[in-house]
Amino acid sequence: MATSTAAQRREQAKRDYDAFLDQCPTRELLSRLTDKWVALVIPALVDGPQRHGQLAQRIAGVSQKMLTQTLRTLERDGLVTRTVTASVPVRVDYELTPLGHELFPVMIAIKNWAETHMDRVFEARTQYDARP
Amino acid sequence: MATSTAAQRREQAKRDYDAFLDQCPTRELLSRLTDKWVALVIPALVDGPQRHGQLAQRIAGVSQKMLTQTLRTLERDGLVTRTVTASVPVRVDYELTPLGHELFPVMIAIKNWAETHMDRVFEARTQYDARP
DNA sequence: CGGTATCCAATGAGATACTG
DNA sequence: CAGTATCTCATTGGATACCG
Repeated sequence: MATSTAAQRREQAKRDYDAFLDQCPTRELLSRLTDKWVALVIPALVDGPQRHGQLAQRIAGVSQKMLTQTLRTLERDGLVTRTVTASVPVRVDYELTPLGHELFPVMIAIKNWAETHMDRVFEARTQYDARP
Repeated sequence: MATSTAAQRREQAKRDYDAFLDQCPTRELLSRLTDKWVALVIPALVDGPQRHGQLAQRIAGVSQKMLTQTLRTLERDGLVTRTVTASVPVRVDYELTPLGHELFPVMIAIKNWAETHMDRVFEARTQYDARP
């Protein structure tokens, strides 16, 4: 029998799941992907493994709690690996998995879109707020 | 003097704004773009104007309040237009602006990613939860 | 250094009822 | 039909202090 290819399975998945539907599990995944810090954490990891402290510096303003929490969720979802090196003090590295690398283009796109179109959004807001 | 092209201005904007920085206004825009219903509303509008009721049907499970609230924010940000036709009962149509159409590819990408990779995320979660 | 635990303020978001 | 107004509850996320 013919085994389905990975591409075929992905096609199948796209038919099975539909985020427009209520109670579809992709709704929950969608809300994970749009979590506050995900669009910054994934791009921050794209150039290779990063330590917790490095990430905290790179992503200015993130609290330790939220960074850890975000990384845990990403780890559970198979997007990031967490590697502990037993030393004193302990060293922890985070790295994108292959699945995480597949998510990267989507996340960098959203980040870039915001940076690129900020001005036009500002203009629109000014006009909207100036309405009678 | 040479006027800068739109492409050049976009390049400039990408240099000026950096969502990795705290207090950068793109942080706020990023959080708007990742609001719960935006990744569903934008794709739902891509094929042309839609009435409030149509959208509510298409995006199963959204409350009227959240739909209106999301559309208002998108309108203020210049991504959607709101057109009222005075009749009885009144008719309201929402439509993507050119800026909204520019955002569409990003939003559909995230929606598609979730639908396409749901299975792999599920597997990862199962493995993670089964750990000692 | 990295992580956990606790507490608490702010926001998000649903349900319901009412208006033009 | 579309929208507003409350009311209420759950979730988010930050600050702080403590542990390995």
